[in-house]
Amino acid sequence: MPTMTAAQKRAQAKAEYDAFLANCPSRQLLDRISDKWVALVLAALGSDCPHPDGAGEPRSMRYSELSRQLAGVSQKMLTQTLRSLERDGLLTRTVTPTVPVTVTYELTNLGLSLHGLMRGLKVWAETNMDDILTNREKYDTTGGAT
Amino acid sequence: MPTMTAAQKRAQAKAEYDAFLANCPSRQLLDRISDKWVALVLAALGSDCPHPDGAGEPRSMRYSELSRQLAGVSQKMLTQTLRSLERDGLLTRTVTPTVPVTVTYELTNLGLSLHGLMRGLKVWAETNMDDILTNREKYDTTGGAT
DNA sequence: CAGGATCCCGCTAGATACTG
DNA sequence: CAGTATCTAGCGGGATCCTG
Repeated sequence: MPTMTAAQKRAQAKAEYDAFLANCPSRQLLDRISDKWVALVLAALGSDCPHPDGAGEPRSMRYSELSRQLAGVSQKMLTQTLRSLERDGLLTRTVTPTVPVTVTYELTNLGLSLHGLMRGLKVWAETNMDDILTNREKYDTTGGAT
Repeated sequence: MPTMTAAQKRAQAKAEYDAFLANCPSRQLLDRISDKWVALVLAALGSDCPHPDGAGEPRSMRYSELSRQLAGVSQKMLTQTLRSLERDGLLTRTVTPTVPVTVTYELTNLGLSLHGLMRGLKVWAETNMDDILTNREKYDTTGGAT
């Protein structure tokens, strides 16, 4: 049926392009860090002083600590995020079989380096984001009417 | 009714946290660049040699050129992406009233600097992404079964 | 050629309830 | 305490049709 050949061609071209995108390392990285909670978990585990009592190893946090610090997160998303990060070797999950089971999370070197990268993003953002917001306002004011 | 006070408290806490997130510049930046097509438009406009014939100013591209180079994009998403980038002052939109109207897009300095940042991401990704993929496979193999 | 308007679908985040 | 399982609503995104 030559009727839909054109559509098929386009579908294939798109599929190939998608495959290209899927193979692009920067896209994979973006897909990873762009996740709302990934960024926050990284920040929580990589940042200093999540809790005031532990001065020695503050970057090791328990599940409930994380869920408290990240406030609005559902335990579904938190678990999901932690699992994917563990899967990628960005953090380690340690289960201690105490009476109520204890689970702690900690960044690996890879995770730490990613956290470092995120801070680079933060620097750029803090430097240029106000320019962007200004541009945005200007754009809305100028061309927004009617 | 004190019955739902707890729920209200949590809702408010979440709202505050969301507000905090919305104000965080790095989150805004992430929300911006994490967009699939934003990254690609930036790459297309910032990269060299999108088309082989124009050696002089390759970073100025027409709508149809972009839509061709980005393959799988729908014109809705392309337009939407371009508009938002223009709004943020990351690129300029130039309309030339020829017989069939001609529109060209070009990165601003801000857009170029963002593109530079993206290349930094790319470097990290290319350096570490294979480690991540290896970890991922290992994880799936080890803990995936039963 | 460049883009606006519209319909529609899939995915995913979130809430809820249950378990070891 | 630290999850898992299920259901649902919301919305991002694609396909299609139409205009200047």
